Amino acid sequence: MSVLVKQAVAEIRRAIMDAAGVAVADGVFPECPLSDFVIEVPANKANGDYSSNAAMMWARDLHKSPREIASVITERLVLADTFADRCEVAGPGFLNFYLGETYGACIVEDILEKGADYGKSDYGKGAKINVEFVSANPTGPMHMGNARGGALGDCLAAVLEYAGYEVSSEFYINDAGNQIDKFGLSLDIRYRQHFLGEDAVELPEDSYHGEDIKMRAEEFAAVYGDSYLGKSEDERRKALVAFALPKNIEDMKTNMAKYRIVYDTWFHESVLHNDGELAETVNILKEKGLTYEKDGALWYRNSEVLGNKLREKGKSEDEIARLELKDEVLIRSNGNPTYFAADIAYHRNKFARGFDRAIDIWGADHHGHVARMKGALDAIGLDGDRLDIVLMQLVNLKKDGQNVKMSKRTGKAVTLTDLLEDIPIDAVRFFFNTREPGSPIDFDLDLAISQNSENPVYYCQYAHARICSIFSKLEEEGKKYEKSSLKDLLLLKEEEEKDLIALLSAFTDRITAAAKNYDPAKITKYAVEVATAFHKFYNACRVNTEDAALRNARLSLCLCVKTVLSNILTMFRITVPERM
RNA sequence: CCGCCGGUAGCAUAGCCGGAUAAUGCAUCGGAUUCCGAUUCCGAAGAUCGGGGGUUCGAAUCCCUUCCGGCGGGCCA
Repeated sequence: MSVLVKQAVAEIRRAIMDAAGVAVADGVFPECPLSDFVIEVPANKANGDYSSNAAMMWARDLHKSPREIASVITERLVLADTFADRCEVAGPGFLNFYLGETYGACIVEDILEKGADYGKSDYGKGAKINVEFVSANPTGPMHMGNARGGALGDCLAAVLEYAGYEVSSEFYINDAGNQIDKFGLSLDIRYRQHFLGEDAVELPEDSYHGEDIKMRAEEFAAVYGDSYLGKSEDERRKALVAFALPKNIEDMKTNMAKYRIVYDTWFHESVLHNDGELAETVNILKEKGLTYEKDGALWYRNSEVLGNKLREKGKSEDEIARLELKDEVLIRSNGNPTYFAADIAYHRNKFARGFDRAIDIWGADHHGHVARMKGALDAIGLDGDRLDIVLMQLVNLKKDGQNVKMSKRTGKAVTLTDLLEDIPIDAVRFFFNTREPGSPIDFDLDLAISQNSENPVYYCQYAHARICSIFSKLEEEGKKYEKSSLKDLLLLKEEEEKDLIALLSAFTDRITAAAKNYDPAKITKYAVEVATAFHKFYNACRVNTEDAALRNARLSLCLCVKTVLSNILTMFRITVPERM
């Protein structure tokens, strides 16, 4: 909360508690512990600026009806020296507080004073938090799901930073393991097909079929010719991977940069394999007796770990049995570690780097991996609850109102590269953050490409541009803006002005709510609300008046709106236009 | 079969750690605008919150049950 809002709420809370104390002293209330209550902005502004459910929460504690408690409180309420003017009992027993006129003026002053810092808070207390997102396989092009993950992850990181966390963003590059072998195999087949003809070498079902693989193989052929045809399969595949993988990774970095995502860390999975961390991690599990060998593979006792965890939570044996928990392979019988083993080592590495928390953004299709990942962290002696997984629903691509099916096998998909070329990045970044992560998104290509768009990002940008024009127009007329005194700001008392100020005062709160829920969509919604409230205000209240005091007061309010919109757009790395 | 996520107006969504008249955008219909820039604003209509039970002073929200949709249950990632 902004300092002022925090103060206003704290004052009200103290006044309520003091009144309850007096009631006890008067012998009206019995002496007993009282339940916690909330003070919040009511949905309907007719119910005051702030509302408390204290009387209802206390009904059971005091064995009295909520309305009776509420009236006892209001009779003893002392509101002098608070921002609140009066308090009314309403409905089933709400205590509704109405703030005095100076409050709004103070908010405006506060916003103008904080400027680009308005909205920031120390909610996160500087805790170090790692946000990992996209982490696409470097074996092929990125797709729409990665686009959503990118917009979500980058904006979530920004929100957390605004809320006072020390944030580090990260991309995990799966440049080792099974899929790299498959990558080498696929490249190899395309390479040989290039010289021997498509019919000469069969492309297995279980390989990457995409055009991108063909393209890389041909690039390789252009450089090395057929010189690798005679070499061993192993040597040829290694050379192909060594050639193609860095190019793919470079492409991902280019695309992310184009998408305005700049990672703090690009973490290579291969590091874990090469420096022994993976083996170390597996050894920890071994030493704890949580592994066994079967069929030549090394298994992790996942069912035991998760089963025990559930028992602690009081689940019955029946319930646990029904889950059919399974153990997991760490080291395959061919000696290669699984993705899961690498992932445990990776998260161990993250926490060893000093992060208090780690957030992973995963596609919802990975949800089955969540419990065992957290359990494994517990098992190696870290607290799995320090890892939060944000599951993101996938993107349904639409064209002409029809679903466009994406297939990894045939390699036919709309890639992130296509998307970034066709659609304004402002729109994409905003759009993918208009729904909460758990809600699926239909992405209509035609609509998005047609740019005239109903995309609300334009609505917010327009409001900002409009404010800029107001200032320049008035300046042309010789009515240059001058900072208002607190007294002049009291002139802002129209309904639309008060609504707008109240909304602007909620900014910091909205940021912390978005941070708490890991949901940047709360902020895009808020931005639209602010733009709407501004347009209403501008429609109802004339800014260009001859009354300089009123004019400057209204311009001050415009400046506040501009500040908030600009802060949001900047935070989300969306263009902040002065004209459109 | 088991599990995870979702089901709210014609469409798309918010509200979900219990609270006041269920909110917003699009679409539909009607209206407004002597300040910047009509990419604006106002109003109307539109919802048995998937169905059924339960807990409670109070349920879209919590519990149980059931139906529908998406996803997962690999020595894939």
